[in-house]
Amino acid sequence: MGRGKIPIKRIDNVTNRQVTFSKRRNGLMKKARELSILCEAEVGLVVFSSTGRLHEFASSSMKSTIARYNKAKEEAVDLLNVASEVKYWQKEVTGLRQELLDMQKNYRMLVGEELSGLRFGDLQAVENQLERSLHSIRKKKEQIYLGEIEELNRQGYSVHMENIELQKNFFLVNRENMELRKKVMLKEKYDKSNDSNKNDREDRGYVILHASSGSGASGRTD
Amino acid sequence: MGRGKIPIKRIDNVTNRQVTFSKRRNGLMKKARELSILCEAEVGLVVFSSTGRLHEFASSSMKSTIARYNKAKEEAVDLLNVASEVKYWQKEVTGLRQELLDMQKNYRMLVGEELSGLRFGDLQAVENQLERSLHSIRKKKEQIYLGEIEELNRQGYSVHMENIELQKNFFLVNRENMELRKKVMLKEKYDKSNDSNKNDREDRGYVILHASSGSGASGRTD
DNA sequence: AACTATTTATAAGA
DNA sequence: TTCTTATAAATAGTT
Repeated sequence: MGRGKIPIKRIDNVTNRQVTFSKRRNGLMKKARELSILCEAEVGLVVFSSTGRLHEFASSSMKSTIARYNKAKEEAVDLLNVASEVKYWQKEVTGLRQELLDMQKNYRMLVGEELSGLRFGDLQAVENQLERSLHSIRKKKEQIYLGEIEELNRQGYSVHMENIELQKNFFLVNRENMELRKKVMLKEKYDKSNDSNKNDREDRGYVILHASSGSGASGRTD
Repeated sequence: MGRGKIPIKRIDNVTNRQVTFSKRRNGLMKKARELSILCEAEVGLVVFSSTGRLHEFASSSMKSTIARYNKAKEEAVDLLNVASEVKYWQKEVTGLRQELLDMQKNYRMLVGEELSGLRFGDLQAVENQLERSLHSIRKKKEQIYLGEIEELNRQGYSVHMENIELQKNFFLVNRENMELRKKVMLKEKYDKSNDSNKNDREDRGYVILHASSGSGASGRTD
């Protein structure tokens, strides 16, 4: 189509070739666009000149056209899939990192390194875990500890009971004391009225009770 | 270029459109090929018909042409780079999985679940580790226990002191009681000798002391 | 880059 | 579909 027919083979003359490239490239682009419009086709055209310059036409977008092409070709290497593959692995890494951190935390707790922020309840949980592994040792020690506390409680209670008993006895004796004193006083009075010169006066120094005192052992914490 | 000129817009007639698509598609391919040959260009052409059928032309290979296109576009998502990125994340995942497995193994060993494959030396190491763990955990528990014990001791001591005070008072009152009784007896004896028909005998029921009793809280462990 | 003679592509009809 | 063909469009060679 021109002044003369040319064979379809490489054009040797450089200038000629470049001019022809420019003309035909434009024609190709135009026809590609016309095809896409006339026939509702999705067209993607990529042309690299011999000098390496890129020219392209895409009826929609080159990216999606290439994606569609790859999908059609069932080549699993399409960019979107690859991107999602990367995302998949990244998610996997994130999950594993978290899992590892949790594990390390548990481990450190179990190894007794990270106990600072723990309350008694947390300690109990860790201890339970350890209990399962180191049954015998801890159980024995625990028994000793608990036994000691129990013993103390028991002792405290018995002393408390003893206190109460003592107070009761004290009260009884004291009351008897009072009665005796009264009796003595009456006798002395009688003696004085009967025989007023004979009188033995002794200082007694008996103790005054602080009656409601012994309650120290009642307010237990357990 | 034909019997008549047609406007560049969608061809409504379906048959007409399909025929035109076929003709123009061939023409486009032919021209694409001619361009690539005549001008030594790298050409890639992708066409999807409105029915979804794929047609393509590539002067070399579509894959390499797309790769060159992506590289030229400086989209860092070129296949090789993406592939290496995927490889990177996969390596990361593998490493983390291994780390996690090791951790879990250690953990299970520590928790006493996976002791089957261990030799005596390994068991010894685990045992030592557990002992160290237990030590730090128990230390903390011990502090709590000791606090409790101390508190109990404090309370027990105060009750004990009170007990001693009560015993002292009891002793004093009791002594006074004895003296008073003695005095009463003397008086009664005197009265009896002086006036033998008048005699009041009363049963007193006073308490006999168990003198060295209240020592329960003295045998402390601290 | 414009021109134009000629080739090529293709729209419409069969 | 394919062939035909009149005609539009593309373009090789020239200016």
